[in-house]
Amino acid sequence: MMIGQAAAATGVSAKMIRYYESIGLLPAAGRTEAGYRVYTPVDLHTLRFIRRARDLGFSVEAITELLTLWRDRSRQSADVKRLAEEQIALLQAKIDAMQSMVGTLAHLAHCCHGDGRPECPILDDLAAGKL
Amino acid sequence: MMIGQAAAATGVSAKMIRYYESIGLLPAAGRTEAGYRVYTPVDLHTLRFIRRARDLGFSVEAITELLTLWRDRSRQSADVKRLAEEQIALLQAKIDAMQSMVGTLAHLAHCCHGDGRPECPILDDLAAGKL
DNA sequence: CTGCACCCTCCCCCCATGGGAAGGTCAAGC
DNA sequence: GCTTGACCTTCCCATGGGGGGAGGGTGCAG
Repeated sequence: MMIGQAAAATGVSAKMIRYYESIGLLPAAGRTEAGYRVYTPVDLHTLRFIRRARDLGFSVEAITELLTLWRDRSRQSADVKRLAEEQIALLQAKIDAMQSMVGTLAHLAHCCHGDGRPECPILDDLAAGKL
Repeated sequence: MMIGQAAAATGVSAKMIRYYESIGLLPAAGRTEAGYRVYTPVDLHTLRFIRRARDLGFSVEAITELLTLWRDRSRQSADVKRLAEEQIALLQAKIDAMQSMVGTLAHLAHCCHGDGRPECPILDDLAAGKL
């Protein structure tokens, strides 16, 4: 299976497949005599694993650890759970920060008439230079 | 006022002040004979405006528009409000996506024993290759 | 044998930011 | 007057997780 089919079958673009290989996330794929990358069903399984982990927001670094654990039959599920909980904490921190921005913006937008006049509490807030 | 004092006074790093100038977000600062950038109180006010807008997650592109409106005394507050609401929508979309990830991860982590055994529903889910 | 679809590598772009090298400038202290 | 150290300058490189495209090779169908 060539890289194009592998990409279509896993939802990971050919560009990203090559990138993941270049950074060592994926083992180097086999090659035809002409130098084309060839993918086995095992490779596709790994790609789908990566794709799913990316969809859950895991960084490439975290996925490296997840893959290692996945391949390690004597792994401890506590290690996997720890990674998942770290990821939850990471996401939650970003969510909280953004939620706080949304709260401020919603308040300011609520206070703004939003008509043809130039007076605008949103700009007033930005110009207030709060730190 | 030199760039270092301007940075300390506004919370925008000297690096970023130069960057904002290079991309046209800030008008080019005055220079001493030796080529050092010099900042006026008006420049500091603009920098604090940018800083506050960045803290609310606005992109540099959006800040360019906000600055233009700020300087335009005949602006319509509706334009500012629209920018704020677009920013809210942008943030909310990201929050929703991450909240969905957190939900999935929390469920998986809840199902995982997190002990010394290798069985792990988190890895099982990742390996399932759902699209 | 020609055309087309695919593959290869290599380089540049995004965004907003930090790090650091190599060199110029200025004021204080001796 | 000379050194020291803190500042400033420009320039290049790195991040993460990709996308776009150039220039060239490969393989198959008509």
